[in-house]
Amino acid sequence: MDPKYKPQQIEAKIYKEWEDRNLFKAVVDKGKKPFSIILPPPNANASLHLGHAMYVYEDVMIRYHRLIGDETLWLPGADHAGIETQYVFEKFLQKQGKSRFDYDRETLFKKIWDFVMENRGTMEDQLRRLGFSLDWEKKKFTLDDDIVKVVYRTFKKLADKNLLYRDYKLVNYCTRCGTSFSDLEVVYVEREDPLYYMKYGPFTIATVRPETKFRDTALAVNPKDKRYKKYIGEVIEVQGLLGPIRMTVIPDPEVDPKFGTGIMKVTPAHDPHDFELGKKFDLPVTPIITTSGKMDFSWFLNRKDISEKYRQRANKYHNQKVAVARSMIVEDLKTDGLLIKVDQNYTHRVGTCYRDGRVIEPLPLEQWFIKVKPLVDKAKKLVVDGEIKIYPKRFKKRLIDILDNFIDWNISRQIVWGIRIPAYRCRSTKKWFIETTAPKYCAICGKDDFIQDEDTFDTWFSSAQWPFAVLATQKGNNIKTTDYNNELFNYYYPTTVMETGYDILRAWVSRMIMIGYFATGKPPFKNIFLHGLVRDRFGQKMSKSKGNVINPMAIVDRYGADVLRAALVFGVKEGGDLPFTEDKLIGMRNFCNKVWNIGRFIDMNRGQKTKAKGQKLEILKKLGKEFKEEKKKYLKSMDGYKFSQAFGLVYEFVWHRFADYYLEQLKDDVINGNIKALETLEEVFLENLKMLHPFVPFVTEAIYKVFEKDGRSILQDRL
RNA sequence: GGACCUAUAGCUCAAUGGCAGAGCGCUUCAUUCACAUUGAAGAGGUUAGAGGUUCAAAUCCUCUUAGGUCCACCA
Repeated sequence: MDPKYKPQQIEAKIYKEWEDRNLFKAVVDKGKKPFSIILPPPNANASLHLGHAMYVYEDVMIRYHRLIGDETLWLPGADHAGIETQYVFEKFLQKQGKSRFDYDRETLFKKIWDFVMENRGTMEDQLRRLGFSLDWEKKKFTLDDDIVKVVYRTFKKLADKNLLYRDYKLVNYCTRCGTSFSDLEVVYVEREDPLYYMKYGPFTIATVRPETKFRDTALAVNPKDKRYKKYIGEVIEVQGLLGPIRMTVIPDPEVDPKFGTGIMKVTPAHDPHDFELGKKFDLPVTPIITTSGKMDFSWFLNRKDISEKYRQRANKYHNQKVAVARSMIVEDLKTDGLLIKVDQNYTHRVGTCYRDGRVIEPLPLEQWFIKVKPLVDKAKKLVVDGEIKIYPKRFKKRLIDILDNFIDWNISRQIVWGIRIPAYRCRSTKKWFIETTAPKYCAICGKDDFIQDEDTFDTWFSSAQWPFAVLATQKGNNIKTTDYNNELFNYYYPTTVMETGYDILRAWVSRMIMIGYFATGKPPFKNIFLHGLVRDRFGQKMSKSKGNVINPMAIVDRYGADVLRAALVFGVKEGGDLPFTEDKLIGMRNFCNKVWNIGRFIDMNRGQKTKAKGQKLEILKKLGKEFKEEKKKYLKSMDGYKFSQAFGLVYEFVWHRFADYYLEQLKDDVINGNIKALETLEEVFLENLKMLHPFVPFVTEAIYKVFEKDGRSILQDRL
């Protein structure tokens, strides 16, 4: 053995051996307890970031359960990551001077598919380099045909159970991305915008969006506001830039009398609150902004009774981008004497696209929505009753809170890269029908005159089905059955643990519970284990814009996977964020080297067969006793999901008790050929190697190989 | 506005009612012995502050201060 542990020379080789010998392969063994984890599928198209290395906690669990004799399954996969990937691809197109509009739907999809397939291997190789004991034979992709079938079935089932509806509602629309988003994907940012006070008939109103005023359909006041009470129910005529408009004054307790002038203009087509108000008072929804983010005055220009002045104005605004039109309109308001004052320092929060930071435009669109109430109720019951347990416990409250506040889920996305929604519209009746396989005839009228919805599913809609979908679609499984009844599925589902970052509790975990239970009648997992976020050494979140991102592969190159893994576990509180420092890496490197050298010392002295002298039986007994206690504590910590504690325990024992004390005490004896002492040390050491194995698999396997002459892997041994 | 988290050694963090600890850094010493990516010894703490419960509190409760996160949402 080398005096130094050199991970670069052995890691790849060891991983290949594990794979070649099928040591990660999961089977159905009724004599054993199943233990299963589905890997949260990384984006197929992107490299891993440091956060992905946190999946080490899953590997720790899987390897530990294998060591204590369970039958384990860790199933890998890849996510098509809808808008994320399409966005990256569009940037790639941009570099070639092209855009998504240069291709038809099929070509664009095919191009993104090829792009993704080219990059997909990178992510998978990186998972291997981290030493993850994934069952690669079973890997799945969210766009695999059979996964798509499962997703279609769930969609149909939602429709059959009346949990799906199509509605004309305000959605969060990004005019650059060209798609709507669910409300979870809107990022609110604080901004300073001018607040315009404009004359509105007998009133003055304050607004940041003067450009939508043309399609206001009412004015709202607080019913308790004495100033305006008398106007409620009256129809007011307002002189606008395009002539007079008539609108009713309606009561709305949400209006803050202290804001602006206490009067709010109501634009149902472009404001979520106004939209709801509009519903209540039966106001028309009259859009003036298109999905490409431009003003649309065609409703006005089509009129015949308008004066030339107004026509010119409308023509000027028509087809302009919102921001451009706004300044034109403000100018014209000044000209007409309708602008009273401007508050330049008004701060408010604006919804932006989480993807590219553009302002989200609330637009009325027809979309598919899931009625979440019944799903949420079931999910909540599973969590409250403890059928699904959460570690750390404090997230239970958070999850229940999330479930309590879910609103109906918009699952339609107007992008190409995704699973196309299997909904079809009859051309003659305009009615919709849903089929899980491409229909030949219209389910409404029986003719073949129908068209498929152009939209694709929200990525999270397919991700929400991941745990049962990947098990239902394994080779040899018949997914046509309606109850997902097959051997592998029955054995491993519900999966044992869902391990992921707490930051996607809402977007993913809660939805998996809702949809998983709905589709299978069982929770998708029995336990949730949440890890924290990796931060930089100043405690800052890592992000590309801050330039503080760390490439996990660079760490693996320099220190080896074990060191990276250990650094992400050692001294970390469960579910807590952790700063990532070079010091920690050095400490873990030193530890790996220490373990290596303990092995080296024992190995060097194994050949000696001289007879025992100077036996220190009491010390050996003490060592045995201390080890027994250590192991007991270790097992307890591991079973209680206290992985960091367990690792720390072994770290302390191996280095500061075993090496610093026992080995030092027995060193002379061992060198002089005390076989009994050597044997005891070897025995305790090998047990500790196994206990360390889940955390630092490579170095422990490398040492184990030196001692296991028949070529068994440490993975084949039991704790 | 609602909820949650954090505050412990110089720095980064553990410690789940029972002797306040680790890593890195610092001081002194030892040794080239499996490991200098080493070993031994040591300095460094009123556990943010105040009050309470308890035989016993970093830990449980209340309040205060400071920092952070998530959600709701501002026409």
